[in-house]
Amino acid sequence: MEEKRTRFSVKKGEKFGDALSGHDGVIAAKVGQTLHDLSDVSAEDSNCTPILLNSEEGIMILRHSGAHLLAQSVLQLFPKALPNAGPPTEDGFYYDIFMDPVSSETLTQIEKRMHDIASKKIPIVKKMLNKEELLRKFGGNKFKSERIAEKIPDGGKSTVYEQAEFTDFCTGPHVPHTGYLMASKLLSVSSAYYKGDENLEKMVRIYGTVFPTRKELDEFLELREEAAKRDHRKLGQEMDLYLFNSELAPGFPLYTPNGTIIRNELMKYMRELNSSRGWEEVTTPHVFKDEIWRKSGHFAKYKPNMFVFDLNGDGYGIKPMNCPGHITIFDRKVYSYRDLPVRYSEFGTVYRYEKSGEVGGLTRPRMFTIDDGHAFLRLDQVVEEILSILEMVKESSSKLFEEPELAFNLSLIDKQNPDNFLISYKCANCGTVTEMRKAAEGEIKCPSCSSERLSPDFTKWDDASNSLREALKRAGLSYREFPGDAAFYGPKIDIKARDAIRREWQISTIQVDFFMPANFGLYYVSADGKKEPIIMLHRAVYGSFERIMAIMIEGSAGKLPTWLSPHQVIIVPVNDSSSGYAEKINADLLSHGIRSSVDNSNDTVSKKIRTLHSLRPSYILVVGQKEVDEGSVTVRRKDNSQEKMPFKDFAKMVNDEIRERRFS
RNA sequence: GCCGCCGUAGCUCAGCCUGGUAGAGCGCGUGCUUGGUAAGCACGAGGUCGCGGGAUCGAACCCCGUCGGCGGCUCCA
Repeated sequence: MEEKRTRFSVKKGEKFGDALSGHDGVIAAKVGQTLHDLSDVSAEDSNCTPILLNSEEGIMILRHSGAHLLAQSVLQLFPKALPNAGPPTEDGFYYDIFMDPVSSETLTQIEKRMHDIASKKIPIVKKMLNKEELLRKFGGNKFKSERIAEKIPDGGKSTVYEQAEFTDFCTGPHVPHTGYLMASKLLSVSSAYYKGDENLEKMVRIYGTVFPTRKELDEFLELREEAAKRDHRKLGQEMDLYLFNSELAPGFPLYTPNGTIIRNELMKYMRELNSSRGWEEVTTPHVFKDEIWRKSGHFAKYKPNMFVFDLNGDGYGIKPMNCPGHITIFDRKVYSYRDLPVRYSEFGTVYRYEKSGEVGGLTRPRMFTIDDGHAFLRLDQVVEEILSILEMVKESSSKLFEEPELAFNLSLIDKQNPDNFLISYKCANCGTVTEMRKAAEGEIKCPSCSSERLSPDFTKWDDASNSLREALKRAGLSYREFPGDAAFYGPKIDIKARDAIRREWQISTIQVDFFMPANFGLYYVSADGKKEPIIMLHRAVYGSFERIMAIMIEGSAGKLPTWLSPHQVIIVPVNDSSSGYAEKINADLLSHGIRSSVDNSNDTVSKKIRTLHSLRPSYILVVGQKEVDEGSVTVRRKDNSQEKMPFKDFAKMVNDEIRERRFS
């Protein structure tokens, strides 16, 4: 996928395709940052870069054309269908179409039609239409019409792309003809909401992909199958780590002894990290009375996701978050500015009633344990604390992931659409400052004079966002900003990791919160004896034990670092005459705290190795007469490489590896 | 909650279209085998086919409902 660096000159009035003729695999041209179809005529003399079919941008163009091909095929088979939009994605494309539900048989039919159209090598032609023409052309399709009305200014114009009878409103570019789309495949069908709004129309979303060649498509499909084998649900069963009982506890994981070993090792490590950075451990109840959830704002926003119950006339809620508990502990006494920061951590198990279609495996269970923490701070301590937490994230991920692939996102308020966020408003009439969330309040008025002349004050949001931004920069991390993704009470840093099939999951999070401390009236006493507001930081380093385990298991294909492995050593005696020696070295390893066992089953050596493989032990030691005589062991590693060494060397090696939490 | 696919032994799956009351491999048990690096041999046990209802002489199979799982959408740590 190497981009051709060479640039070519193109004359005014010349087609890019002509300027680049004779170069294989070119499907578009780029001038500056603008992509052009090969059929485009250059507006001036300039230099252009060829976009190769095999480049990242080339593939996106190919896939965008694939989406058009899909829509064309659907329309040929279902003339009443109304296509909405069909973008390329990371590994394919989809198209949202308003139509009757599509079965898997129909999907095959559509795919066949796509191949038919592709094999006809129909030219894809670009045309320029003004807004009136566009609206006339797509008048029968309310979704397209709405898009045109929104995107094109009055008197403006835009391009459409035609392939035979099919036309789509699109800025392109596209491949020159449908023959480029032979290696296409439809992958799945689902429903999606128009504009992502569950109150609007349901669209049929068809997913597919297309590659430059059949070979690449086959490789992609094979890779997907390989990834499915790394699914943590499958590996969790093979390795006997956890289970789900869908009848008795849907969405609730149950951990076996092996799975519990991993959790406990993760906890042990996090306790070390926590205490080295001043986090004290606390323990809070799983159940609180309704009053705390009203005060914290959870009932207002979160009640449908909570397990609640009544007992003897009192209402209770099982905790979906740990913050109210930590606040209750913090609030037990009065703090001087000298006492801060106060940092409370807890492996807090929370319960959230997720909707049926959202639950899945360890990545989205209804019960999970957060390595939670809440820091209670002065304003001037915020940046340092965020930095300290970012360092914890970096340190822990270096121990958990051999090749960390983490994305740091700065989730901010969207000042254009601030209704969903809690913000300060100042009354232009009487000067009162109040905090409100427009989406929850409806009409907003000044609480003291009822004036509607309220102007938003983003100072707190800006300060908090700048603190996060500064900490990210000082930590030397590259990150992306996402306006509108903030929590309703404040901006946050979200750290994401990918699972086996490259879905992103949020793991760590650092959130600045100035509203919840205010709800609970938290304050400290400053040097001049005044009450000052507490700033709170919510943080999770692993995120949840469930998700981090799923990500680690999928990322390593079950080959966990030795310190986390439930089976650090399994000893395989070749026959009964070496089993005494096997027991002896086993006892030695156990006495050093190494998780070791002897496979005494009545099987051949090769059978044992095959069977043990599914448990993903860190080391298998084969011992027979030779090893007994020498006091050695034959070490078989996770990568199946083998080496014979003196037992005491092996014991030291494993011991060091575990103690230093190394990968090998 | 919405759309598609799926639910048969501890696990992986066949049987369902074309109804006649269950089958394989692994695993498990017993015995033989003492085996040197990804399946040694034999025998055996194990299933109210997710659950409820309907049509049928008869349902794992057809129809309806329901619960659950998977992939997406929405939501979300």
